[in-house]
Amino acid sequence: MSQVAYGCLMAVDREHVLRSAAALLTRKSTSTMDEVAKAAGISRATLHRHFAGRDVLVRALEELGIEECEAALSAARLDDGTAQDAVRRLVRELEPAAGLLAFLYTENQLFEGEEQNEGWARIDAGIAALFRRGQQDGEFRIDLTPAWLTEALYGLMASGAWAVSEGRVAAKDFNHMIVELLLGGALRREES
Amino acid sequence: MSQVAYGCLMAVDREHVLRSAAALLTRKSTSTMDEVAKAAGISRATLHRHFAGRDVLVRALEELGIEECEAALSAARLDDGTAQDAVRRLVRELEPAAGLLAFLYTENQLFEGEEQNEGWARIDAGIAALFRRGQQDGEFRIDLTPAWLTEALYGLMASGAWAVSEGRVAAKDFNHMIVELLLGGALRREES
DNA sequence: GCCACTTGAGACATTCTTGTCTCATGTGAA
DNA sequence: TTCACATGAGACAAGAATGTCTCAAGTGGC
Repeated sequence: MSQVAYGCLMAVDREHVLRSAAALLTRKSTSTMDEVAKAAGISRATLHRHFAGRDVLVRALEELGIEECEAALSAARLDDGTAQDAVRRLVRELEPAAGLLAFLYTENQLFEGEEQNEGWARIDAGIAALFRRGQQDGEFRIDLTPAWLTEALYGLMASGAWAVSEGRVAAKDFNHMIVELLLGGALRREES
Repeated sequence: MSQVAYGCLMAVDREHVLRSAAALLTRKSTSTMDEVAKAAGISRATLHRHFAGRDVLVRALEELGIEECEAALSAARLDDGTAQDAVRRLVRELEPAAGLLAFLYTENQLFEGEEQNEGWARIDAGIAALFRRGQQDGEFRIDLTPAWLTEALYGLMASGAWAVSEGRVAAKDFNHMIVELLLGGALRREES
């Protein structure tokens, strides 16, 4: 019908399916496999052939999120220049993955019993290390712990993604809103 | 068995049930009615007698959240003193409801099709008005929109609630972490 | 003690989602 | 053309959660 030719044999584009799933689940985290399939433009049977079950799909999304985060961390070169500039680069690199991150951030609550993917631990550590470096260099205040700043970064990215998807914030302001709030806060800099 | 006498006829304490449900659903938003009932120490049948269905329960939690938010807004006297101090009072008053807010904040994604409760619109407007006042008084920077600051406040409260519940942040630091990040950001004030 | 009322426990049908399967269709390569 | 392969559509059973019901038990007011 409205199929698009991908490669040979018209094989399903795994990347495309994951993107669609991420976009849908970000909006409605309880979407069924059928809804996910429709969103990707494939049948439920085919979706099942590529992702044996809902948990497999979510795990795949988690892997994708981890990959994108690690790629963003690398691209942002967190060890270079001032910590402030590194944070700005990090948010910019992380923006394309914001929707996926928002989904995974809340979904992680469900993995309570099980051990969480070690990838997150590495990413958390990398970001926290950046904030710690900023504190040691005297750039960042020391009364906000690196762990909290890391958590806040996730939370603000999720809030930003939702706010954009619901039209409360313009997509082009995403970066500025998050970075400026995270770094500078709401108060005017000129204040004593 | 381990029942506690409340009023006459040992009627179920609606408030207690809602509190338990909020606490459980904050941790695991997909908990079943059976789990909610067990968490409240009552049977599924009794839970059903008081809340006809899962949606009714969620709506009741939403009402509770709205009530607590409106009470917090009143208690914080958002029109008094500096906007900065008002924000501090607001977060302090909002803290007890943080867990419930975190749950509703993500759950609201599910109400996509339906119209959202007008209570939230009033609360959003009240908080946004506070940020707007702060901007007009020259306290707050004007490049961060009131709508975004409101959204960020919700997001940080949710992140804070989760971080505390998972032990990444000490409960006693909840207020400080949120208020200081929201108002002052991560950068040291002494920066140019 | 008696009665009205509420609860807990369990049975039950219903609905929704999932996971599996089969079969017809259509594509691209040989 | 012919073959191998992937897809779409649909049927099907299994499981989970829900909503409803009945019945026995316990409490408090009378």
